[in-house]
Amino acid sequence: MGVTERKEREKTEMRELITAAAMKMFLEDGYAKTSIRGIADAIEYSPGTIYLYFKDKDELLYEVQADAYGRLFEVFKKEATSTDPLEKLNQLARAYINFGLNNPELYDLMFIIRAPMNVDEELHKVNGANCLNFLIDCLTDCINKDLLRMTDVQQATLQIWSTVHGLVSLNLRCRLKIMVESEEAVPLVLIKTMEDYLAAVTK
Amino acid sequence: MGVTERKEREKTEMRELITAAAMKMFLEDGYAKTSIRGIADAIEYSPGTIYLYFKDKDELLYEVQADAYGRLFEVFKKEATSTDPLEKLNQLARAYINFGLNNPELYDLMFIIRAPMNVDEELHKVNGANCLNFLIDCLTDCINKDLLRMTDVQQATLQIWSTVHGLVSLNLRCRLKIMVESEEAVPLVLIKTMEDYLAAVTK
DNA sequence: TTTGGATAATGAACAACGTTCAGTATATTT
DNA sequence: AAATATACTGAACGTTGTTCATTATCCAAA
Repeated sequence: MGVTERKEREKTEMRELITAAAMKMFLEDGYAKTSIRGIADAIEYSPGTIYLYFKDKDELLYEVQADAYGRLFEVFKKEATSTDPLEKLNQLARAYINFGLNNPELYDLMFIIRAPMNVDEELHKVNGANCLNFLIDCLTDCINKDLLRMTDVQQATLQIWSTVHGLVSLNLRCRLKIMVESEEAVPLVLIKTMEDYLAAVTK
Repeated sequence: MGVTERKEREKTEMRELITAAAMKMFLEDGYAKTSIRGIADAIEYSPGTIYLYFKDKDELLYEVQADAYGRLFEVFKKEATSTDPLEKLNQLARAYINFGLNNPELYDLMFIIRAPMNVDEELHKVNGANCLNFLIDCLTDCINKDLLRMTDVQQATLQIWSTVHGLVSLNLRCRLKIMVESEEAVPLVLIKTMEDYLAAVTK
């Protein structure tokens, strides 16, 4: 009686089909400009069908968010590999900033877009926490080895996250136009500012 | 022949009537949840009338934004009064954070909401630049007196702005739920983190 | 004071949106 | 083969921002 299992499999396959199409369109046009009707068209189903698999557009956002956190975590693991805690912290911060610059629409729906945060969500919590823990672990290491001017890990985490998120999000909302002369200078300026910050808080 | 002048006055009065109603509703419900029809109802005019004074909803946003920058500037002038540059910087950062916590919807439409930034806009540019220059002047003072671990004013400005904006905006999007235990602890934690940061970059 | 042309305001109409649901088609079980 | 359960549809609802022909109001000239 493998029929119920096949049904189950088809159900998750359909969810993944929808999620994949949504991710593609969110990346290209952003969350707001992507319509349910558009997603339905892309996968050649009726709009109503999507609501058989997702409660509403927000639930679709959460699904894509979880995926996005996974991607960021992969980038972290790939880019921040140094055994030197300070160097690793630098790599981590660079990776974060570059991720934001290279995937603006993705960064948007992960950290900027307005959507009630259901922290209870399993996948979301896990992947989001993975990214955060990567930073926390790195900072714990730095602080234990007395390399930074901070002693509290939570405070240090908040500081560095706020700094890099601030840089990326202000840029994404064009608020740095007044300060940074040319558009193509932005990546370098952001990285430089972050490194200046790290240098300042390094013992 | 004061008729053209009266017409002019009535025109700006109408604009202000609309702007005031928009500001009120943006503050209460946010930009997205405020409809043109709602604003029209509030001032007892037809929806179409609003379009005789504003090109679209975004132009209304710009008007309110300019107003909001003015408010922030007033807060700066009122709160950051110390003659000690470092203390003044601290006051400035506190004022910024508190402004964001006390006026979440306003902060949202000033710095987070998606809207094409027409930096050419007069009022907008002036008020926005006022706020930024307040910070730049303060930091210039600090750096000239060799009180900070940075030498470049632009970098320093970017650093501090990113940090406080990062703190406020991450909190506004509920991203600190994972890190900060209780909701009411947030203001203290944000201020503490900012002060830790300032302490770290102070010589 | 009446008339004619500018100006101001209206509100119905349009297209697009998220979402729902009665109805239809397909698949599974009896 | 019939009855039941499941999957899907697409028209419809209530919003939204925005437009525009129509109507009302005002002001200057006759």
